[in-house]
Amino acid sequence: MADPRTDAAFLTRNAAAAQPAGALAERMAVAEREGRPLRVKLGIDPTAPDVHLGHVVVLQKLREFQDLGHRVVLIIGDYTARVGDPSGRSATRPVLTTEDIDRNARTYQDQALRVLRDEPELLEIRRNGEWLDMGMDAFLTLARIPKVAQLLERDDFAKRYAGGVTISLLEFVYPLLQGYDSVAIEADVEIGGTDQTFNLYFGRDVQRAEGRPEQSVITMPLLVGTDGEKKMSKSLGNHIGITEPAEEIFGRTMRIPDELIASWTDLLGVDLGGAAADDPRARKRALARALCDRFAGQGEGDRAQEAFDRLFKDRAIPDDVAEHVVADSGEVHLPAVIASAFGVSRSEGRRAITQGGVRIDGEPWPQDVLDAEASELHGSVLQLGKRRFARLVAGQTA
RNA sequence: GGGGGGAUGUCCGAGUGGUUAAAGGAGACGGGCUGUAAACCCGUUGGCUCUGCCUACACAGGUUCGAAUCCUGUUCCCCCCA
Repeated sequence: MADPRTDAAFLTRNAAAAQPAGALAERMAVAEREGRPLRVKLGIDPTAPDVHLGHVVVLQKLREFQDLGHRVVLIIGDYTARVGDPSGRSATRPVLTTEDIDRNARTYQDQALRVLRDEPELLEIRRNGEWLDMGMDAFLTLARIPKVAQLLERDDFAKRYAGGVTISLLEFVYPLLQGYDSVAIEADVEIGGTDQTFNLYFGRDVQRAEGRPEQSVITMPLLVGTDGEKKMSKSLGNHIGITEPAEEIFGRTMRIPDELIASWTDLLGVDLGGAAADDPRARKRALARALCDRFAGQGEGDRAQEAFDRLFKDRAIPDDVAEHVVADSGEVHLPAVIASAFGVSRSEGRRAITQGGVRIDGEPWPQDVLDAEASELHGSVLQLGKRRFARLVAGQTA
């Protein structure tokens, strides 16, 4: 094994923070002395099963640890999910059933394994219900550890408290439970996004209180989403899922602001080298190709790029358009067709027509015509805006 | 336990009896320009069988010719005191 300091420097090169200073190299040295790999922890929430590029940042970091022979311990927060997190103003999150959790956990594992290596000595998957399903005595002992003042200093709590936004006691308990996970699995290192900073450090407090060695904490910058502003998250709709089709990954990547290219390549572990350093468009295309190859399959990048160019350079209609059934005869109401084909309201469809945003076979549809003869539409491609297409076929509509 | 304040469209946020589907902003969407980038310009943004109709300002009921606006009850949230 290489010099711990060299490895540590490599692993923390693109991290937001790796603290305390020298802790990672120290944990590595200890592990090596004990003749074992590092135990690198990542806790995941089994509420949102689909993995997107934002998750990949952290998974990629774990993968780098695996590549150096270390062991990743993935903790599925089945217990905490069952409790139900009431954070935020919206109604209490529905409590997940065991079946939901199992299904989500399985989906997550399947997807995470597109980044992680699935080898028994490099990957261990645990559920925190194994140890969190404890007695009241044990819990109360744990509950001595966090101090209210300390919790309130935490940035998001402080802001919410000052802003008059509810904080439930359960949210205060969360860091404690997460910290106890570190004790239970004997974590040497814990990885998370910068939004997890407090919880990760708090894990050290719990470990110390339990008389265990304290973990090294590595926080990764949050990947900015396709909107170019906020962190990537499914609820903000600015995410790219790693199971999406290549066309989608390519297209959505092309929509990111140029300023994001550097951080995306850095955090997602995409090596573009110095190619076209001064041509943002070419670099973005290279990034998009790389992401397609990686998540949709080797060769998908080139294929998606060709499809993309046909669509936007040549303004051609894509060749793999989904079919949509319309009545086989009589008059059809176009807004209704648009609504059912693209999942928008009829009013939206009507507005799109009025504004000249609807095309049939590439030809603009007249803005003042709302109905059409069904037979004239059969076999045609209906287009809404620039990038939504449906091939209309005759058939029985429900 | 007591007192006070609040709940408006996707979000923020005006509006305290009548031209209010509800100002303004953000976001989103459509069009133009373009590199499905940025910037900029124009338009739209509850639903529908659309010169009109229906549903909407936490929930339920009431007052009134007429309510998001007034009254009563309920739920949830915030603040202060204990």
